Amino acid sequence: MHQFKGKQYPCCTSLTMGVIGGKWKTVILFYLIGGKLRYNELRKKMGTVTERTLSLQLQQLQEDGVIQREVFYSKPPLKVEYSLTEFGKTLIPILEAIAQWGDYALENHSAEENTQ
Amino acid sequence: MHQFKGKQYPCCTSLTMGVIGGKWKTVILFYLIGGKLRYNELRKKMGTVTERTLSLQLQQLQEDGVIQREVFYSKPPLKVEYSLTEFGKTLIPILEAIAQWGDYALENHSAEENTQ
DNA sequence: CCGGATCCTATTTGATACTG
DNA sequence: CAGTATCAAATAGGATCCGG
Repeated sequence: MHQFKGKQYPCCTSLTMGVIGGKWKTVILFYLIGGKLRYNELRKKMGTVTERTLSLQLQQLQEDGVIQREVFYSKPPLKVEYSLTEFGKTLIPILEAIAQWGDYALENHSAEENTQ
Repeated sequence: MHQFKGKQYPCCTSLTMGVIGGKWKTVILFYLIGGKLRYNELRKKMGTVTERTLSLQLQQLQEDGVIQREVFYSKPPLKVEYSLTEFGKTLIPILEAIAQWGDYALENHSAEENTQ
């Protein structure tokens, strides 16, 4: 049994999944590989996500220390940018492997029926 | 929007997560890298998982074609073995990366407080 | 030994409206 | 622009018992 950021995990794989699991976290992280993004930029890229859900997932990613939030108070149109932390960048190989496997599965096994 | 095995995914990363996501799937898959395992062998290795949950996750992994189930009817003590399919074996690099990152996070960032 | 069936709880996600 | 609040729905996961 392992502990990370106050949560318990039965296995080192589930620890990682606790950080990147959930419906949207890998999607957010994958977009952030390309650099900083604002809240609304993320939202538009992600299409069907709701404000609340995006907000929650961003908070959790911050709590686990893989993304950071920068606020620019310059002028009334508030500006907030999200980006990977150095720690978060160590996830990039995994994220890319996950994206590649998704593509691979689509190309090679999408049409198969469950007939085995 | 992508489709795989009858389910919809907004991104190729979420497709992969749909297959390996959930609290126990990576744990199951990770143990199966080492070879075939019986239901009870898995259960013992996994400690806190309940019968129902293990059963469900195994079914879902089968439906997605990444593991296979072999039944040996030889004698009343039923014997069922689970193992990775060829398709499932393409997940091994991801699973090992996930396990390694979990270890890495434990060693390097476990003690940190959320004080950023 | 291997799970299916049933019931229940907890967590996650979504819809919608509203605010500094 | 970048969220938060509130409510409801969906999903995941657990406890327990039972049967082939």
